Amino acid sequence: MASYKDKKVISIGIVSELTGLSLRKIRYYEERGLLTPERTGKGGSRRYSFSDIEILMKIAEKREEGVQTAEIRKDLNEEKKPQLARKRMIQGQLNAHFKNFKT
Amino acid sequence: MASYKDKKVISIGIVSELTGLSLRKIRYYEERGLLTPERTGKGGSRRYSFSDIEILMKIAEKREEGVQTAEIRKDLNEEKKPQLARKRMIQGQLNAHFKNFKT
DNA sequence: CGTGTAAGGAATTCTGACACG
DNA sequence: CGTGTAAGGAATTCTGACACG
Repeated sequence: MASYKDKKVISIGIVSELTGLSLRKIRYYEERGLLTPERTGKGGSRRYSFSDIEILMKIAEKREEGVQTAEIRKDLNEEKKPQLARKRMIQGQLNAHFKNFKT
Repeated sequence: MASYKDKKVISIGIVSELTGLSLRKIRYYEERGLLTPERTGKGGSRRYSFSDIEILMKIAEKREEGVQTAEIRKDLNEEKKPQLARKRMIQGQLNAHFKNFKT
């Protein structure tokens, strides 16, 4: 787990391009606790993962519907649990089927 | 195909941290045609993918063995064909097993 | 509450070149 | 051939604040 999708390596400018959100919005959603990018050593600039980008796109949808950030934060947290359970199940099936399968 | 692994979104500074290679080396290997990052609109700064990072790590190994860049370029090209064939095979098997499997 | 913007500073990246070898 | 470095400039990102609402 924690493969490319979760590596924090993307700068805020690229995230803005990919999501269509302004820098201001992206930083604000972080301030409200909806996502947690990492920071680089020197300049302390933010680094995001592809997962963060997916989260931002969900946030954008919700915001368009008028949902407030506090509400969105709750939704986001509730999504985590079932997702984890499902992932474990799928991984189990894959392991069973491909026990000796090397790439 | 062309998922997160191949998206060109990582700046050269991060690539340097991840691979341990100097900026100079990373740019030089590009100049020699070993990899092809994309460029951003305004500043024209380089953007790399995780695949590019893997390529750079292979290059680093080869260079330590004293292999020249021209030689490495050839090796890299020969790797592409069998890789593609193998990927298609694996994908075929997965499709057969998980035909109706939705996540 | 959510978002825009101007402000000043710091860190990043770019290119072409000179150096050594 | 492969890599380091100093040089000057351009683009990026950061924070705190004021604005509107």
